[in-house]
Amino acid sequence: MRVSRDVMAKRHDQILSQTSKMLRRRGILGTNLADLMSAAGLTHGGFYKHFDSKDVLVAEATARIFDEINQRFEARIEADGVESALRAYVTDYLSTAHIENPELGCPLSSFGPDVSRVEGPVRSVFTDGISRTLDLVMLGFSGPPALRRERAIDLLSALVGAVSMARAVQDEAIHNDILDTARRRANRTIEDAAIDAANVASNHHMHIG
Amino acid sequence: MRVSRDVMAKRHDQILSQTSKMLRRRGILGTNLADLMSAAGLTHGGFYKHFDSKDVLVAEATARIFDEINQRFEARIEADGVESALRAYVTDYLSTAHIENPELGCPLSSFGPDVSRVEGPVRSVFTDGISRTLDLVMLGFSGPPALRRERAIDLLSALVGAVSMARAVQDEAIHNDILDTARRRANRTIEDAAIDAANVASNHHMHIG
DNA sequence: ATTATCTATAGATCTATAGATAATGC
DNA sequence: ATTATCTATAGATCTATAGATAATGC
Repeated sequence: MRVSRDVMAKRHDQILSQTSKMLRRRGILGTNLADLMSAAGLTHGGFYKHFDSKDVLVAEATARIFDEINQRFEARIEADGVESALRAYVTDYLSTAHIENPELGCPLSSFGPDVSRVEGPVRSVFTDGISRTLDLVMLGFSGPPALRRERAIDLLSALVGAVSMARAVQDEAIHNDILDTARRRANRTIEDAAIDAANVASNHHMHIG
Repeated sequence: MRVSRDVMAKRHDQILSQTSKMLRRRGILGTNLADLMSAAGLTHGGFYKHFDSKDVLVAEATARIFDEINQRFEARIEADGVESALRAYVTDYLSTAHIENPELGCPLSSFGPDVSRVEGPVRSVFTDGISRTLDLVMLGFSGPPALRRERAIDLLSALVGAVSMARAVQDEAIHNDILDTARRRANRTIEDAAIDAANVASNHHMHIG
């Protein structure tokens, strides 16, 4: 029942893809190899020809999650510019679709606490992913790097916290309250930063002129 | 080997206490009955004389966690007033002690995502706990209720997100960057709200006088 | 007589491995 | 000849239960 290298590569990819979804839907401990291989259309016995252990799989899948999210961000920057990309990132982050489909969303709000309980490759891959996401969010702001970084951390913290809370609460009124408030806050943060940038530019122009 | 009702009540309490810590340290799936009963100084066989199931235990322990946190907040309000209590809450939340000892801290940042994956009593108890925490944080702000609620949600989201991220990252520089930024932001939020309140009070006074 | 705890274990589930099978790739 | 997958299973672990034991409480 051996398959060609091509088919095997596709299956390897499929296992990683299913893992990247299951991790965000069920968490690290809730992700089990039997369900995973079944979702990939295989039996669990074949797993170890693809990965050395569950831990290695989780680390690789986590790297893929951050790669995909960051690449999506970069593509939007290319297409519409940094400000527009940041707005789209925030709108998507606080959307109902993101709340209801964690398997396609940000790993910070879906299994960040799981990662804080492990050591090794998973943890360092996650650290690197957060670092690169912060670098991208920074690009959406203008001004000196320290200020841009501060704004990026504040914005991302607010997004992660709001989605974590909104997903945990059952009460629809509180749920909507959290998301609506987070949307207003995020928009205000972005608008204020844009106004600051415009004022700095205009003052700078006066000094020159 | 039967024990007195008094001793049994103390052991029941001890099981709940250990669970409240283990939930925050290891998450729901990471909390197992054998380790739990062992931590409570008992063998695992006796568990079901105390609780009907793991699920019931988790729900009761979660209720206890929120009760303790909210009672601590209320006690500080009694002792030092609402503004001071809110400042202390924020300082504690973003402290190194809280980052390193999740088992004594806020359940939102330690196992909020775990809760979003379950239904039933655990979820509703968690929802109620968040609701009551928001009510307490609101007290720390002045102004119309809608504004106070908005500020409470914004502040709590920022705290939850910052601690989730800080715990997940391994890199010390990023870790400190996140916490320092969150501390500045939280203090600014509280200061700005206080200034707003003072201005409103002073304007109000002028109109009267 | 009742019952809280203990030891032991059932039954399910999880990661990982062993051996057979059949297709690939040299 | 090599090897990716399959079936089967080892060994560990988890929730939950059964039966024995000994102390409580009526």
